[in-house]
Amino acid sequence: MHIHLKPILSHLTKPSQTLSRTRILHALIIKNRLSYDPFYATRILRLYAINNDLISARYLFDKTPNRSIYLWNSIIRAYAQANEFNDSFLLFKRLLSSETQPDSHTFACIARACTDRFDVRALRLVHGKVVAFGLGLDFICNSALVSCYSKLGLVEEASCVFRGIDKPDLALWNAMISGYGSCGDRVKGIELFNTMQNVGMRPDGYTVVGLITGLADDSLLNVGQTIHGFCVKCGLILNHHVCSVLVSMYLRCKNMGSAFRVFESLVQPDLVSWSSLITGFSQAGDHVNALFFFRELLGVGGRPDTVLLASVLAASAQLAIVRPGCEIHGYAVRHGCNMDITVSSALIDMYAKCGFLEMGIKVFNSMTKRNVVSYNTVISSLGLYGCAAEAFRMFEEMLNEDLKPDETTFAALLCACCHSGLVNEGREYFRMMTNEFRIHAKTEHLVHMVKLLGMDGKLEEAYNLVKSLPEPVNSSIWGALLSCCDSHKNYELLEVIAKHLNENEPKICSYNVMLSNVFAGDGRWDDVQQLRVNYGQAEGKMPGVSWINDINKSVK
DNA sequence: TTACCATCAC
Repeated sequence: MHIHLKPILSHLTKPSQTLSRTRILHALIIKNRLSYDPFYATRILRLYAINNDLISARYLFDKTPNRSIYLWNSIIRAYAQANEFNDSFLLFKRLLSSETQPDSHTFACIARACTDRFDVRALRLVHGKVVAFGLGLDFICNSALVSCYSKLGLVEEASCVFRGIDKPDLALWNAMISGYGSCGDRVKGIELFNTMQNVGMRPDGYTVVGLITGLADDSLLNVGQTIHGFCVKCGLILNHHVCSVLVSMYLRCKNMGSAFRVFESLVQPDLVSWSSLITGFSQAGDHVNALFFFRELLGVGGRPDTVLLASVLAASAQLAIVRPGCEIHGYAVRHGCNMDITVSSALIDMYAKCGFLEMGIKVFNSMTKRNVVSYNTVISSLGLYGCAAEAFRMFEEMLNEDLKPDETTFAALLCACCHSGLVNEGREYFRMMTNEFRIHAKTEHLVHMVKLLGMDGKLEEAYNLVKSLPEPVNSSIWGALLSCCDSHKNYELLEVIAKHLNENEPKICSYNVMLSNVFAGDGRWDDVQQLRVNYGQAEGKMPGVSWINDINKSVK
C-alpha cells in the first residue's frame, strides 16, 4: 500500500489540478485510509477550493475529526476568496470558540476578508483580536493590517500600525509603501522608499509595484520612468508581476512604445501580462489594438479568463462594432463562462452600446445570479434607449433583491431621466441618493441634474444648484449649465455666469470654449477678444489647443 | 502546506 503514497504526495503538492483529478486523488486518499490525517485533508481541501468546489471542500472539512490550524485556515480562506464572507466569518467564530488556537495566517486572512467587503468596523474588531491573542507585534498580521487599513482609505491608521513595529521586514515596508500609493500620497511613498534604503533594507520588485500602481496620468510618467530605471540599474528581478504593473502604468500614461517593450521583454508572458497589455490599450482609447492583441493571444494558444473577456467586450462596446463582441460571446459560450457575472455584465453593455438592446436584455434575463453591476448595466442601457419606465422598474427589482444601489446606479437613473426629460423623477432620485442612501453627489450626477433642469427651462433652479456646491465647481458642470443657457437663449443668465467665471475661475478651458462659441455666434467679437486676453493670462495652464483653434475659427 | 504585492465588467 505504501508504494502508492509517494506519487500521491507529489500530485498533492502540484497546485494545477483539475476538479476531476482532485476527486481521484481524494478517492485514493480515502482508499489508503489517510483522509483522517489533517495534512492530507488540508491538501485536498485546498485543491477543491482552487477548483471552486466549495461544497466538496466543506464536506471534507466537516468529515475530518482532527482539525489542524492549517485545515481551519484553508476553509476560512476558501470561503473568503469566493466572496462568501458570512461563511468565512462564521467559521472564524467557531474556530475562536474551539480548542484550536488561531495563528497569524488566520488573522491575516480574516482581515483581508473584512477589507474585501469594505467593513471597517469588522476590521477594527479583528485588529483588537490580534492584539488580544498576543500577535500585536507579529509581522504577518501587521503587514495584513497595514495593507487592509490603507485599502479602506485609512492610511493614517495603517501608518500607525507600521510605526508600532520596531524593525519592519520587507513585506511590511512594501505594504506601507503600496498603502501610500493606493491612497494617492505619492510623496510619502517615495519618502518611505528612501527611508527603507537608508536603514539598509533592500527593495524588491514588489516595492516598485507599490510605488507605481496608480500612477495614472502622463504628468507622472517621469516618476514611473525613474523608478523603472532604478529597477534596471539595481538589477531588481522584473518578474511577470512587476512587468504587468509596468505595462499598465506605461499604457495609462499613454506611452505605448515603452509598454510594449516591457511586454516584449517577457520570454513567456502569462495571462495577467497579456491582460495588462490588452486592457491598457483599450483604456488608452486604442480599442483596435486591444482587439488585435487579443487575437494574438488566442493565436498563441492563450486561454483568456473572465476578467480579460470582460475587458475585450468593453473594447468592442467602445468601438460600437458588434462583430468582435459576438465572436467573444461565442468564445465565452464554448468555454462555459458566458454565465459568469463579470462576462454577462460586459455582454449586456456591449450589445446595448452596439445598438442591440434586445440582445442585452436577453443576456440579463438568462443570468442565474445578478449583482449591483449587472443591474447598473441594464438600468443604464435602458436609460440610453429612452426606456425610462423600464429602467425604474429594474431599480425597484434591484431593491427587492436586497441589493444596495451605489453611485453608478444613481448616475444611470439620472441619465435615464435626462434622456426622457423626466424632471420630477430626477429630483426624486437625486433626493433619494443623498438623503436615504447617503451617497455623495459626484460630478456625473450633478451634470445630469443640471442638464435635466436646464433642458426643461428651469435655468434658475439649475444655477442655484451649481451655486450651492463647494468651490471649485468642476468645469463640466458649468459647461452643462452654459450650454442649457445657450440653447434657451437666456443671455441674461449667461452673462451673469460669464462674469462670475471670469472673476473667479478664468483658467478653465471648457467653458471658455463654450463662451467663445456663444459670443461668436452672436457676433460679439469684443467679448471673444476679452476671452482671448484671459487665455493669454492663463497661458501655460491651459490643457489643450482646442480652445485657441475655436477662437481662431470664430474670429475668421 | 498558507501572509504582504499584478490584469478588473457599469
